[in-house]
Amino acid sequence: MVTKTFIVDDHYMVIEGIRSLLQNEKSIEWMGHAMNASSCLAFLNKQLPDVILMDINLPDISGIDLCKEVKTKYPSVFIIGLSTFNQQSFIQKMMDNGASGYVLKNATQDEITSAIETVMKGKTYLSEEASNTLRKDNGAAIILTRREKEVLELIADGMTNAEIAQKLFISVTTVDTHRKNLLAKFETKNTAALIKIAVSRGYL
Amino acid sequence: MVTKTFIVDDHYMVIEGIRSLLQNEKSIEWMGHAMNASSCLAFLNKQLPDVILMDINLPDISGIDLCKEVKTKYPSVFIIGLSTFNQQSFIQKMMDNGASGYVLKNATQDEITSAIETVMKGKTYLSEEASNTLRKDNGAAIILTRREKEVLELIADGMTNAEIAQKLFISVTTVDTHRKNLLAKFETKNTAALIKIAVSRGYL
DNA sequence: GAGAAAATCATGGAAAAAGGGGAGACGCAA
DNA sequence: TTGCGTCTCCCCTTTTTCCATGATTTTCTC
Repeated sequence: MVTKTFIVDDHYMVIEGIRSLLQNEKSIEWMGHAMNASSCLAFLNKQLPDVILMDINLPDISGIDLCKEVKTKYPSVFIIGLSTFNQQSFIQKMMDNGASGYVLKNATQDEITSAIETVMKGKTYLSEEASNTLRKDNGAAIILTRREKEVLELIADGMTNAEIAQKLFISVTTVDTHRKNLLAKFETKNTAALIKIAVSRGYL
Repeated sequence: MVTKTFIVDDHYMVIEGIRSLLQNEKSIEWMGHAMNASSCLAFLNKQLPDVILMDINLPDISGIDLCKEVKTKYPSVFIIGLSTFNQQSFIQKMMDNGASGYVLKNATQDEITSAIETVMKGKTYLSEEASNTLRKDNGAAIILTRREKEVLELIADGMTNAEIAQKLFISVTTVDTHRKNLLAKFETKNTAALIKIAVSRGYL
């Protein structure tokens, strides 16, 4: 059986690289590529692949959102996330949105073909590095409240508690409380570390 | 005349993509690839290409540093920077360290071949997007000293001035001075904004 | 409608960072 | 040799953050 494969990535070289890698695989049929989310959706309107390799960083919508949309419209398609970044929050989000696998862009030919084979069986494929990352902070996903997110963003913009209080029409002490909760949730002991971790995990 | 070309990139797909793209070019001879800086240097010990396509993000040393090293040891080699990120600071540093060109990873086949041809003539090639970024004077390249980089990283790790001073065997007031200079260079007024901008521009 | 979670506000004190100065020592390059 | 940049150090003041502790109201959820 032949697996029809499609790729969405805004990097020409990556597309070409994968095409070249999969060229010799008789079990894989190359359906083509899209370089952004909208042309991907346009393509899916006409033809339906079995597997989509999907980059996380796209010019129009993020791959994470695209993944959700595609999975909603075409639940039968298997999606494999594709990214340079081995970051817990991205992988997690991608999987939450219905992806069946996650492969890094430094993957070998074997990794890609086995990823495609695995997800075609309905199983989940995570590249070793990706699953290590997921294991590391095993599900310790930090959940922020609406207010905490707002405050976090304003902190990152360089505003002081007093300025944030004014902006949100709340007391300075309240902002201080939110700030303390943020430090506690991220298990950091000061603003510098808080912002760094928040950025690296995709909260900013 | 045939241009001997070598590539350093830790992403297998990118290597494969470029190899595939350049395969049909008769004027270009593919010498091979390295996936990190040290094996690149090991290769150069034995053979010398005309052009090296060099990724900025490498596992061991940054491409920026590798560029400097290669150019010092082998001034005759032309180096073309290669990156996903269209970020002014990176491009600037790469060019400062002796690169002859800069191409983004979403480049087309034509772009790559013409980049190689251009630098072989001793000229500079910047992909359109890259040169646009350079033209924009809004992101005046922030150049950090060795010490400032160290201090910045330790700040981002959540250390206080006192802790940093102890770690670097310098006075707290000195750390404070570096910190003030960092705030001034990044034009930020507190740690939060400093870290956010530093991360987003790739200094962390 | 009860209970949980979130958002709000407060006091008071310790620690750290920010802002403003000034200044000497060193190396490197024009 | 004379700058220039870097690294080093110090003073003082104000601002801001961090920490501990406690409490009330609003909002969501079962």
